[in-house]
Amino acid sequence: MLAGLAGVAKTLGHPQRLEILEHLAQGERSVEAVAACVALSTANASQHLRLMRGAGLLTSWRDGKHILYGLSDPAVLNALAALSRVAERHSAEVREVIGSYLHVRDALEPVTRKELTRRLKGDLITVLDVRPADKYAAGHLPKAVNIPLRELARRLREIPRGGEIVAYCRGPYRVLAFEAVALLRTRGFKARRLKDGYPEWRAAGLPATSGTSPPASRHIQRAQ
Amino acid sequence: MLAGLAGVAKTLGHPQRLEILEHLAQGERSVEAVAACVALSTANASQHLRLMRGAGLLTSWRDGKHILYGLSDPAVLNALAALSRVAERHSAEVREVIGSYLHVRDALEPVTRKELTRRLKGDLITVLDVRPADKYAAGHLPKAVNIPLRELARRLREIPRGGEIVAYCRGPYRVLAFEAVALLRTRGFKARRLKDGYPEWRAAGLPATSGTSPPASRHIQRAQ
DNA sequence: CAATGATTCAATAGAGTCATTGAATGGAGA
DNA sequence: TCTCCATTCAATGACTCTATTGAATCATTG
Repeated sequence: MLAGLAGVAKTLGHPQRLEILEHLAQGERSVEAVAACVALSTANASQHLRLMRGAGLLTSWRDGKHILYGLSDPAVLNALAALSRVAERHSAEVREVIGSYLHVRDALEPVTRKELTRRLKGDLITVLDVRPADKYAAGHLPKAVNIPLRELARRLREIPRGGEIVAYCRGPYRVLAFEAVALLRTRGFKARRLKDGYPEWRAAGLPATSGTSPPASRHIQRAQ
Repeated sequence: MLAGLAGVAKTLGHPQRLEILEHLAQGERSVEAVAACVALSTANASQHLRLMRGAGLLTSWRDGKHILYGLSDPAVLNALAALSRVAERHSAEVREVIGSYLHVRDALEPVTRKELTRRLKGDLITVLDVRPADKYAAGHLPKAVNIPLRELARRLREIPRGGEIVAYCRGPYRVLAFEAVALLRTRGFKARRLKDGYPEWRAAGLPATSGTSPPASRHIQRAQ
């Protein structure tokens, strides 16, 4: 039952076979032609082709002194498309995570001070301070909860799902908030970072609070 | 590029991983729960789960002291469905071919002695004796050509295309003639089997010949 | 802060897969 | 009927994947 399905999948699990399939999707080819297309030895191409024929992906027939292979069914292309959609989305996530660490960090659309101020009044939003506890105690955004970045992974349950999270750290080009957002997103949270850090917030004359974070805080501070 | 796609496919190429996916499609589970569902050791289940998470099929998060795994994306189910459609259609074909070998053999419409006698007088027909050469020498149907089953595949060229072929062997429920007919049909011949075997033919008092087969016979004996 | 226990890591043996080589097959064309 | 050659087969070594074991990790829980 599942073995047959796994067999088909396993047959697709080889880059060169996929390449062959792409070529055959454009029309039937002889073994030799396929081998030339994908730069394989004839014997090797023959083996791949026969394997795929055995899995029901291809059919073959003779034409003169050549044996032509072709897709056995349009459903094969559907399966390929479905797989590539999964792979694509996954690799997009990978790119996003990797990128958020290295390259495209600003593509994560930071939240501006102004926007945060506005949303703090109405929306369901969690403000996350990822600085060390002492910095937090010295002063932080109103209603912010403090979870230093190093502890974030193990304290995710303290963060409410469903709402959006805005993370901030020391300044506009610091990495802590980036890392936090990347981590939270991989865990399924809706997270963004504050465009600037705490110093900028203070410099803008916006309200701030001081004091320690609620101990072993299971009580999330949440706007509204 | 294709490597990522192949990676996803390869990850799906294991029956137990597919089984795990089916379970997770019904809801998130902890590693232990998955292991119990599919009868695996915890460590082994953990490895499979992590592999699939790495391929982008699953996501995981902590809940209390358990780590829950779940499908990362509905597209995963689409891909599974597409694959199973391919596998299903293929297995249907396989069933049909296998069936002609094993189950539905009598659907191959055997030729009766009477019918063969009649057609030997007029039709373009080839009588094929697939018994070993010594049996053939001891006595065979008139105008029959002897090609033992084991040699049939490599001696197909000796059989004329265009006409119908009637194969027989030792008795009504012997497999040699079945196999011969199945083989000939896959190669594009019109082939049927004699309902009974040679003994029954003799017992019915019908004509028979004896002597060895024409050596390296390229001369096909053919009625009419 | 220590104990607990779920999960993961590490290492291993065994099985399976891949690509290459050289030889065999068997159908087509003359 | 004979020859040619596209394709397949067979066998090998390198490599990867799988399952098992036991130990390590790490977050929760009290």
